[in-house]
Amino acid sequence: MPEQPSGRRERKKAATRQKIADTALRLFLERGYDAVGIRDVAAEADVAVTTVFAHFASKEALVFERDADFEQRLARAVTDRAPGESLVAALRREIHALVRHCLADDAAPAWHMIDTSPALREYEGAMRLRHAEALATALADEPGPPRSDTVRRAIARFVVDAFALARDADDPQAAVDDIFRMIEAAWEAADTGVRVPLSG
Amino acid sequence: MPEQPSGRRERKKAATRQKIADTALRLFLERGYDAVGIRDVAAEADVAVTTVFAHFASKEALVFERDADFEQRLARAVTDRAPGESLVAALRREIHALVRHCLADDAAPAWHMIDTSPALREYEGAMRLRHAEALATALADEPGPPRSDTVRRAIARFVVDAFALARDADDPQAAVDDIFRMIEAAWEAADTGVRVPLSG
DNA sequence: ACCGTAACACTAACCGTTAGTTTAAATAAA
DNA sequence: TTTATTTAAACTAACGGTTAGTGTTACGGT
Repeated sequence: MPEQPSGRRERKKAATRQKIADTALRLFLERGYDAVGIRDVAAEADVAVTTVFAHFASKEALVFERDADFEQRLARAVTDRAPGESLVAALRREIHALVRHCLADDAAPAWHMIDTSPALREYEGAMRLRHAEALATALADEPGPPRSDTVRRAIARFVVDAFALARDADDPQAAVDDIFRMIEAAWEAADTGVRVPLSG
Repeated sequence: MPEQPSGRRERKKAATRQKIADTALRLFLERGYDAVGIRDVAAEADVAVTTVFAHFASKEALVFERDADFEQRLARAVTDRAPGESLVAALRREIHALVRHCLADDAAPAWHMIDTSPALREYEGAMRLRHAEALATALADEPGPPRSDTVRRAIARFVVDAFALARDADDPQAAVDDIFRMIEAAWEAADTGVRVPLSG
């Protein structure tokens, strides 16, 4: 049981993983996602095909290596927000930041690739659903009137929807504001006239 | 150019398609989705593997054969509603009906299979996104204050989210009502204080 | 120095999916 | 009817992502 995981093994493993991810992204951007096979990636990174899948669950996962913290960022935007800030405001701020981040010049080519590949879009959608579930869980610890599980999961979905739609919009930042105006109204409406769930 | 496509060819083709779909669903329910290969389906239906893919775009599509009208039902709920009925009310009624439909005794086993298979859940998610886009398009012809493309697509997503979440909830019908209370508020909030898009 | 184990290589396959080609039946044209 | 055109479907072979099985090596704790 390595208390301090600072061994040579871990470093080599991390290096291998990094090399695979970098090589994959480079090849994908150079030749196109569909034109590059896993066997190509493995050969170029000088590892075995099985090693690629030892580090990444699927070909698509290679693309989203860099945005692995999306889920944590959403949850922390809720839990670590300033005392005065409202829940919805904190989420809007975070979505603004995330949209800005993936529209930055260095990330833009990768996102263009994602947008033009059906396989990657589908994978991203499934990813966002998982993120929404994590956000819904984080919402459970919120103060205020108790909200049902359904309401929390709905709000969480709306938030990730906002991210997806804003990326497509002509004016992404304005789109975030438009959608969050709706989310705020939805969040407030969830309070009024709701029966609290019978059990719990 | 056959004006009346009532030839023997079309009938045989439809019969083959039906036989494949029926056989596939039966095998999937009997042995489990992952335990049945396309080659099994083809053999049992007494057709070639290529014939299966001539009728269905993917293995997952075999499962959703019966719910192919989901997209049209959403769009028609909007366009064909009674003159007095509000947009949101019409959508809520349709989602209620759709949830009830897929919770009926004969459809329940298939939906349980979908819920327990990651591949099928992912496919369904991508499907619903397409349906949301279609609904957003149908929303463009609505009377009332002009709403931006972003607002329409957001509402459309919220609606299909309602369907997905209600299916998971303990009390599906109540969940639909809870979420639509939020959607209604969101829809109304989209009017207030919005700048109309600059072009158009 | 020793041994357990984690990381990786290699082979060979499985499965969904597609391309290319061919057969045969239904329909249209002669 | 006979011929020609169309088209559903068969067959063969492969491609590409993914996994199982099996070693081999090098690190790390003792």
